[in-house]
Amino acid sequence: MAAVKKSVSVKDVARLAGVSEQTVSRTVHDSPSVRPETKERVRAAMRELGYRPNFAGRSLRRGKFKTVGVAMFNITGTGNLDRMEGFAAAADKHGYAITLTKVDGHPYTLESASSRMSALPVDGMVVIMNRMPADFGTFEPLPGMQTVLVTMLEHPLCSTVDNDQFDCSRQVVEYLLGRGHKTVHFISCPERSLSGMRREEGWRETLRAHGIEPPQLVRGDWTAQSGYAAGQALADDPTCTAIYASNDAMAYGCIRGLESRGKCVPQDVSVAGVDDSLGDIVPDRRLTTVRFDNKRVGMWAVDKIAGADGGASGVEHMLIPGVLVEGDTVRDLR
Amino acid sequence: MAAVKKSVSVKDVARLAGVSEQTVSRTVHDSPSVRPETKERVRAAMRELGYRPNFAGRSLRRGKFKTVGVAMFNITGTGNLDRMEGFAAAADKHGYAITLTKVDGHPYTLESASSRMSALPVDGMVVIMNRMPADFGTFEPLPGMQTVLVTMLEHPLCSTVDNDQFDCSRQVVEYLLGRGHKTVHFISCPERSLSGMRREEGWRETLRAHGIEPPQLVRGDWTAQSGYAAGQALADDPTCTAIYASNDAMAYGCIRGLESRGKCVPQDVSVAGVDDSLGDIVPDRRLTTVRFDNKRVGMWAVDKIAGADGGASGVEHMLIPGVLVEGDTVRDLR
DNA sequence: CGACCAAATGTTAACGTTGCCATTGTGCAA
DNA sequence: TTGCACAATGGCAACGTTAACATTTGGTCG
Repeated sequence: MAAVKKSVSVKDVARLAGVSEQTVSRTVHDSPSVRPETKERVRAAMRELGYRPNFAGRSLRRGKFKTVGVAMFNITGTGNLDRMEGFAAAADKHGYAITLTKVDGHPYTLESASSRMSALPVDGMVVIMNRMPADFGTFEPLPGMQTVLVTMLEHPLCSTVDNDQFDCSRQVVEYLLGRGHKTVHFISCPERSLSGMRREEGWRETLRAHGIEPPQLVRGDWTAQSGYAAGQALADDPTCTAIYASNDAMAYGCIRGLESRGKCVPQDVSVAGVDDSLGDIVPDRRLTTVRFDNKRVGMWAVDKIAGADGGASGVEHMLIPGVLVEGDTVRDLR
Repeated sequence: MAAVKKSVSVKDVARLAGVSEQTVSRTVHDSPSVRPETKERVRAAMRELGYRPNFAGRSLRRGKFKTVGVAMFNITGTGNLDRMEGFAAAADKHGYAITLTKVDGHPYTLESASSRMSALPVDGMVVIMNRMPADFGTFEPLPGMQTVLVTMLEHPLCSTVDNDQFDCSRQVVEYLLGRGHKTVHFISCPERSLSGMRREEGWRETLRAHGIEPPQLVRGDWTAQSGYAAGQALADDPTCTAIYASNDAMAYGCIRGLESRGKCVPQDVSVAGVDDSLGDIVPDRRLTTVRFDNKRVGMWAVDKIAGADGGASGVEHMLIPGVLVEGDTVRDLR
């Protein structure tokens, strides 16, 4: 056995099988215009030589990579794993692959994500935005590179997709009002969070739409500790029968804070969260919360790019609603 | 302004700048043998035309993709996000990109991951194993495709890397014994989990190494509920002063179970977990646990491939130790 | 029996980049 | 002035694949 050749090409297979390179190519693509016995001979040669099609040659010829790039400023972040599941699932469906890139967030601009991607073998790109990039208003996607942003903000030149943060608050508030509560108190989050602010708007506007003036909110910082403090603070307020916390950690913290002041959940006070991030971690509660469909968000983004497949497709904006999950932390007062 | 050309190549830039294609290429790579003013002229032409180097042409010429493929049977899974952070960080360091692929787990074989990758533009691949593939013993990596498995099992032909599950149990048990506890009770996990079984071995063997016969273990199922039940069961055992749970959800459940039987943690019973997965979710406890360095696991895997960079590198096996994080759930009896 | 058609296969060229070698220009020592 | 070294640039070919067109073969029909 001679030394292993660097790489096996169609030429080698063609020679061994005694056919032309074109016939090998046709066999690879299972073209109907190759006789079955010829195909078999070619396949045998491919097996013997260990032939694998070369991606670079193929892409060069086709001018397509069948790959979607994903640019992230932070890999770690709630929901990113589910989003990736969505990316991968949609890519799979279209025969695409996903190329993942971490973008340095200094400066935090769409331009830096875009230029990072420009030299990679991708047909389109998805950018996961965690906060407001400095050039959001002025950014122009690379020509020929379909760009989808994962954000709730609408962009004039790029399609966008994200969870519907406003609607999730609407669902929670209406659910609580529907259970007979006269108002809904709110534990919010730091003001720099885009999605958190949107949740706050949803809470406020839904209450107003029902003719209720929103009570004073309690500002938290996403942690259970801040929820704990908020729960203690709200425990003595007789008008407070229902609390909506801007994430599950604060909601759970709030429950424990209420309990530390002798209040029972849900007998005395009802509590709901957003996130569905508690999972199996808490043994004694099934929190009423909103489950976001991050997988669908990811799928939508990749579908938009891989589905268009060359044919230009217009700019679209999509908000994916979450689903309210009933637990045992809300009391029905009716 | 004429219609946009499909794609701008060195040829177009060369024509506009009035130089040869080769000089354009040299400018792209910032070769010292091009006069500064020529470079500037070429760069101006590139800017004007919006030139971006074509990845396919480049890879075809070079025979390298500068990309590492990551094959996952399940995208969702504890620690995967941190691992990806590690993949991306190491890839970045070497100027590589990451291509992510979800592999259908039917059948659950390394072969299916390998063949999925074979047509993608990657120089090497990482497979994240969640359980035992059917062909683990017989699998041979593709020739020329360096393959790294993320698993605690050692493979004769592929390098492997994972968290050191045995060592984490050793750390916890010795920490508890060092605090004066006479023995350590254990809440285990379903028997099909490789890593869980290894944790169990670590617990058992470390106790024996200290001349202690391991007490009867309580089998859990990873959920806080099972930990809760285990806590209640162990509450009446007077010999039980320290409990080690195979993950944090069960540890927290166990604490709540003990409390439901009137036991206080850590005054009456000490509890430790593994995972560091509780994070900010629980307001009233800082659990003593082991934090795994999944980012380092990911970095090691990609370093192994991107670092070798063509030069063949031998098969290596790496276990990355976790770090014990002291919380407030363990009492010092000394 | 020749014309014609379809099926099966072959030939050529091009995708964009860059390594290798050739060529031209420039300054300096002999 | 000639010869020579070196800097700067150009020409050519090849990487592996496949679209488009060309050719061959075998068979059918008038």
